[in-house]
Amino acid sequence: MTDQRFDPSRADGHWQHAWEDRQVFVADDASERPRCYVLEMFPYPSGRIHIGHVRNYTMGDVLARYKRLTGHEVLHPMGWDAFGMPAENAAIEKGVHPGEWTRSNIANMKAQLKRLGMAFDWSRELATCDPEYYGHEQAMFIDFYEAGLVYRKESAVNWDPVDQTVLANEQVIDGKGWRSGAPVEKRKLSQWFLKITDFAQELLDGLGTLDKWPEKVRVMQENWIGKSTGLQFSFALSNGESLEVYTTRPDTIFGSSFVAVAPDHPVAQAVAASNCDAAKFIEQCKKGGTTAAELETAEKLGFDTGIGAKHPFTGEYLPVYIANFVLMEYGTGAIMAVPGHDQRDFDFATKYGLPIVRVVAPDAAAADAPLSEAEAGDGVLVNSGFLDGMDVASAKQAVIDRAVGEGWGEGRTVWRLRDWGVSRQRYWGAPIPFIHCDACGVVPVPKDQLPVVLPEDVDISIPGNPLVRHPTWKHVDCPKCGAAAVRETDTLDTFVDSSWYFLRFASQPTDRPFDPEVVKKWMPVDQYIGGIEHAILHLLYARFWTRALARIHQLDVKEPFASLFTQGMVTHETYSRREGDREVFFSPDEVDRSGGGAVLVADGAKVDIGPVIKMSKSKKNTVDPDSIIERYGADSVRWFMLSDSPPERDLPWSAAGIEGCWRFVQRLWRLFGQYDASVQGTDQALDRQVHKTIAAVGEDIEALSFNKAVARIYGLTSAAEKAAPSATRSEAIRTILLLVSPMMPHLAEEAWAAMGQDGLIADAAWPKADPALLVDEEVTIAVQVKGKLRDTLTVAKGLPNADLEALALASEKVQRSLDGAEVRKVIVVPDRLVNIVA
RNA sequence: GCCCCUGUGGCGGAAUUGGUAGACGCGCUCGACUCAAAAUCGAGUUUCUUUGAAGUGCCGGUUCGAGUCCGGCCAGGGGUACCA
Repeated sequence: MTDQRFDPSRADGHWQHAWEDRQVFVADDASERPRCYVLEMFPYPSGRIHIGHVRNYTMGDVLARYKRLTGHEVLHPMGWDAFGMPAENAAIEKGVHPGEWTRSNIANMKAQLKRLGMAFDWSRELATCDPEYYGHEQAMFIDFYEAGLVYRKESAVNWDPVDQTVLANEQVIDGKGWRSGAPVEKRKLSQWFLKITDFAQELLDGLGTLDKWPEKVRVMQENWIGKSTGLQFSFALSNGESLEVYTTRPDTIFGSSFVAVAPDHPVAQAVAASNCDAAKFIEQCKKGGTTAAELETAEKLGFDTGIGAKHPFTGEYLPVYIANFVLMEYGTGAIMAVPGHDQRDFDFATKYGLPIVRVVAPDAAAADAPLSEAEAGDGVLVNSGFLDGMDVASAKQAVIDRAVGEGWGEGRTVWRLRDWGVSRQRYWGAPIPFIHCDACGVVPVPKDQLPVVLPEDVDISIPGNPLVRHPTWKHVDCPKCGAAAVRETDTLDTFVDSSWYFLRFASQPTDRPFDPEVVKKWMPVDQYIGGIEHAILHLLYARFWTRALARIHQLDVKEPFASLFTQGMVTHETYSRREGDREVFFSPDEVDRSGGGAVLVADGAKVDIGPVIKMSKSKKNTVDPDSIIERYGADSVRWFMLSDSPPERDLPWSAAGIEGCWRFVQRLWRLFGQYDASVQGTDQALDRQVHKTIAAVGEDIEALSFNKAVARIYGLTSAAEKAAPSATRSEAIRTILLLVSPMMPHLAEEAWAAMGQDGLIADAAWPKADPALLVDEEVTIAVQVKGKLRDTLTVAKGLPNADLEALALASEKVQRSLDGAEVRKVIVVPDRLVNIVA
């Protein structure tokens, strides 16, 4: 075998072609081997893959290759989440058609992924912008409509009054439109919704079955679904009407000092009809965007309607306000406000001089302790009539019981989860397959006319949805009555596209979205890997879509992802500066960071260094891996992605370190060159380490703890390098090759061939650890005095406690440290430590 | 604002899940080889007032023993329903 350097520029391409020619990674639906579906979240084709993608796909690739070696039939597909806003932005900025831009990005990124040696089954590649794909999606949407899971209602959007267009939340910066700079307003539009709330209980219960999901993701989803039980009751109003409110804290009812309704609540609307000031106030509430963060942090504003609401216990009349912080979408759109025990109510009461009453206190003696902020914690009820002395839970129940008994209210379950609004007033998405007819109303497009194809001849340069102003596309005849009608011009949220792609990967018939029989063979996904930023929305929507299909009997799977791994994000500093009203971002390769500060290479002017945050296209803080692959080869890059950082943790990008990986690749190459199957002799210590490493690396890969596997491989490599030639050493070298093969597949194939082994290493078998060699005969015992380490002892494994104690007390260092003090207690942990308490 | 997470040497991190803190790697320093460089190999590398002591963001608690458990803070990040 050669002792020259490993040359990735030659080897990488050679083996990539070998895998492709032999169709090594094409999954066989009919295979009898145990199946394994490994899936990484498919990328948005932004143009170039970035380091975050490389990290994500390397992890999945190592697992997929490992599973093949352990005898599984592996499905490891890749495709493109190809609809979305950046394509429209590129069209505006560069004058390229979104479709053209997207398709050329896909071609680039596919080539980049191939250069990394990813073991994808490219025969199943799909792009969500293909009419073939979104046509099936439109069919499912119509099925959901017919099953009563789709409806239309009014809902608020961010409206840019200058550009006369709907803005995404990301396009609203400091309350202003990103292009026009005009203050954004809320505007109501009639939009399409999916009834995800029908599945709230199911989605919540399902979390209990997902024991291979990270706890934190389940907690986040549980909080997002937000099941609460409380009291819904009605206030009698001074104008003779009544007002339904919902509260999760009925126990604090005696602390209620005002009532508040949402600006779009019927009571508010009624007041505004006869009161200009109220109408003006409601108008004012329309200022600003629609995000929860914006609504929650906005200054609390209210308008006193002059109406009174009669307190059900005290009979007192509480003032009814219209308040900007009350949401029409949650509960009844009206609240009983308790300033003492809800911070929002506290802020509001402080501003408008309303009473702040304590009704929960740490103990009865603190009943009149002043409140400097709302106290939401547990305690005992005070200043609350018949509730005094009760704890919070009993008081809640007592109030609900009274309300039910007296007939003015009842216990109710309320969910924070809202129905999924899927309408987007945008071009680059799947058209919603419906037709508006004056006579027949909303009519689904007949299935034999699907897909409703997006027209290519559109003008993107003007703000707004080009489908609306397209001269011909939207004009059709009503499928029901034949009269002139118009197509729906809203397109589907791109989260719809990503809610079922994993089913299409498993099965791709032409006449329907998937074949449920084939899907059943592969699903659920055995290991799903993606960014933690998708913990709630994407994962919840995909769970919903799967369950919705199951409910209409099109699928026999409820939870799509059996095991989830959320990798940390690859992060990087941002570079920006203000140009006029706008903040302009620059990419790391446009910036010179060498002088301590940051300077733009193009004009030598300073730019601001922003926080270290997730890499994103909009902040331009991405790093292109291509130059690194070119210089060091795919294996060094892959190894680097797996080393050091635990995969669930964020990885702050730095270029330092890749050199070390390159050196290790060469070090392995030299070691593999020393393989000699003819040498005789055994090396017991090395044999033990070989088998321990086999066991540990297998466990580490299964747990996706690649950084630990890497550290163990370093350890075995060092040991093998130092060992004298023996049959054991040759076996160790061959084992190391197999262990690194999922991580460095090109080097592995090259060395495998050079060693004269049969076939591809991609088709080889993972080594088996001998359990007898995994246990040590000697252990090192820590000897502590009063919890401080004083000595260590090397003893036979399994030595009785009394012997350990005697040995520890005999230690000279222990005696010196005890200094004649009386031994009061000795704690012995077998095979681990002795702690002497004096 | 709210929900979730993270915090350990110069850097990425490890720590058998309550039992020897700093494995392994990067970087750096010194040495070997070389006319020289690259590559490679060897040694060292938490801090300090170094026979010892301190030390895992900060303050406190539980324990024979805390990076790990509990309470309270601080800082950074993710999500917050139209970025994907």
